[in-house]
Amino acid sequence: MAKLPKRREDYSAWYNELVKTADLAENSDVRGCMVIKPYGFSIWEKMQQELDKRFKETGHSNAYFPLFIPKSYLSKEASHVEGFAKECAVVTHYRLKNDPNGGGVIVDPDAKLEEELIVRPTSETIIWNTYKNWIQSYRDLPILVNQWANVVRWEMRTRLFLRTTEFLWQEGHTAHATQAEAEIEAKQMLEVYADFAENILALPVIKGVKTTNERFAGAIDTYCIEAMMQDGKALQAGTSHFLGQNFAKAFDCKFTSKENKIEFVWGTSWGVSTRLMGALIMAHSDDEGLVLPPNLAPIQVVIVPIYKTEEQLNAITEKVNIWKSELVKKGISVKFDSRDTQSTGWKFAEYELKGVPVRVAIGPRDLENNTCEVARRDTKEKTSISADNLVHHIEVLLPEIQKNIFQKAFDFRKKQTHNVNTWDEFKDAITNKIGFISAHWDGTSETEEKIKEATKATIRCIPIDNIQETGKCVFTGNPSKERVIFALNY
RNA sequence: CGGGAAGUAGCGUAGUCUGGUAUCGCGCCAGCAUGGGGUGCUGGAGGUCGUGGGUUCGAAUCCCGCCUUUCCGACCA
Repeated sequence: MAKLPKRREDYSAWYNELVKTADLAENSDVRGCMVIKPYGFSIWEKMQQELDKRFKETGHSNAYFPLFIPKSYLSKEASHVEGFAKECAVVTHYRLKNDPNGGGVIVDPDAKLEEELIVRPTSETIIWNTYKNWIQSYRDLPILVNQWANVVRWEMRTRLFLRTTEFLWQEGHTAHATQAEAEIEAKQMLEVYADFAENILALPVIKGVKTTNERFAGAIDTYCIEAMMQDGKALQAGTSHFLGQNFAKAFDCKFTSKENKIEFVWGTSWGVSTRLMGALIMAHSDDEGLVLPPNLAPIQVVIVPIYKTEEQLNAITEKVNIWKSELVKKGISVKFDSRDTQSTGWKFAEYELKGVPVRVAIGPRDLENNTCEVARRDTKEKTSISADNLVHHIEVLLPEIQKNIFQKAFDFRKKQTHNVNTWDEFKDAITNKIGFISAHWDGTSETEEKIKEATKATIRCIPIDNIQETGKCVFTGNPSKERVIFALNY
């Protein structure tokens, strides 16, 4: 198997190769679309499970809305259409026929759709058009719905997981009777995402609000969680939007309040996508391959036997079976890889590449001494422990690995977050350092644009729990009351 | 969508300038040895040279179109 490129030498190539060699995904024959392979998908499924559990706990139900959206719906909300029109796939016909000239199948010109359909880039429009029919009274509210779906955004430049033409995600869409309730919902889901990111993905995130420039097309406020990758670039890992009454107005979605007044419904939407796979990879993995946090690893522990004879394997298997059943009882996923088609060293390298958090090796010498060798993926430490103690050891070790992976990412982010106060310092940081820049900003889109033009850095977010401190905008010198996070981003 | 680079066996590549159907490594298959970090030796299988046209007696090689990947821009979760 080919060695991975080194992160330091070519971060981009390292990422691309890792995604493929670790069996996560590959390019398909359709431009910009990927095949998510079984191992990659099993990680995505773990993400889904954890998120879905949290959505249910916060009162949401899953539903499903169509893939196709009538073209006219998109244009009902002005800024929404502006944001998405340029990247929509459009269905114009519903039938093929044999080419009379013998060139295979062609689009049947007689099967033109009266109204063209777009493939959803997101579902606000069709959902609000549906909600309109569901809501008459304040008694019908709130509606708390989520859907797991695929969406299509016709991107010019794609990368596996980070930006693909078709991607998988969840989109929550809620409807509320009051502004306050909708705002609380949007913030609540941001908290859910942050909790998931930090505790499951082991990914430290900054919770923040987007500037006007970066806001979702159609939202009043866009909240986000931003994470730092190992190359110092920012990656938006999740967003939650307070939509105000924008979509309700666009789709005439009204209700009668307790006070017998007719009012527009307040809305939110929130989503995370398969992009999280990219975040996971780029935040933790190393030159040997994937590093998966235990809470997300499809296989948490792999046991590799070392043996020559059948008797040895039998003796090992007997021991391993006891371990396995005890570990499974504790909810730990274990794989015993006793294949004799691959060598021991090959297996070691393979499970490192795939990011399995803990590897246990047991051979004849261990059988004699009643020991086994435990290796952790995050630190590559190997220790020999008593075989009787293995189950307990792993039980303690997994959370420790989880914590360590988070801490490592946290320390890195801290080290690579630079407080700057002058434009010279800003330019120096953006060219000579990597990471986040925390700086004062005068609050105008104009300044943000100019900084972007000069440095390519954009405001990733205004942190929610920001310390209020007076200062001067790093670009214009105008007064500012808090620092914002600038960075290059994915 | 604009500019650069690339596409040869499952993967990575040589050959392209100077036209004569293809090199090497990994992987795959068989056998023997090996087995506590990608094991060694021997033998073997596997190729519409991305694709469609053109030039030529003859094209991986020269010319044109298209597709895909990649990097840089514009756009974006």
